[in-house]
Amino acid sequence: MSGLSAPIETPDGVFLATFSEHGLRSLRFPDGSSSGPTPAEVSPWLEVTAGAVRAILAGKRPGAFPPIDLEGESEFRRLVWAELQKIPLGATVTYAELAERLGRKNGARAVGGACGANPIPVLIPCHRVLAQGPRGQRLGGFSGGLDWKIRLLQREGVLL
DNA sequence: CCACACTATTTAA
DNA sequence: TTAAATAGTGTGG
Repeated sequence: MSGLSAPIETPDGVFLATFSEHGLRSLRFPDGSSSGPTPAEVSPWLEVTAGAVRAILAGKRPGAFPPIDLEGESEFRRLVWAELQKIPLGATVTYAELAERLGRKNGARAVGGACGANPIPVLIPCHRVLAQGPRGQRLGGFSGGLDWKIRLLQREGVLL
């Protein structure tokens, strides 16, 4: 399997998307490098993916999503990510809430692990998951850097 | 076996 | 009252 990679240019930098023949496999935050060489072969889902990414970055609801390829991932993680995609724009949940929805009442930590392993940030909105503090919610962590988590939440109109 | 993007609970100060 | 230890969870190193 070769896997097609392609840059996605946005006002926030150049994201890098990787596709398999089944769908979007991964999405990486801008690493500072420029847009790079245009691949000879382009995935048919590139435009849809780019559109969705730009929409979310702008705090708008994406019109359409590309198919997503989660092959090779554990059951639990797929459940978590599926649940994440149900969270509407601008809404947030806590790790504990998510765990409970999956029937893992005490699995908040495991949920955190799944979020950290999320190969497709932004589209699978791991940034909308916050930690439960003694009083209200805390930010928690983010694999792409907390800056991104904050920026994404602010674009969606979420206050802390 | 240990370490985590967690948290409710318990035990000490 | 507030702070620190602990237990419970799924995965990966």
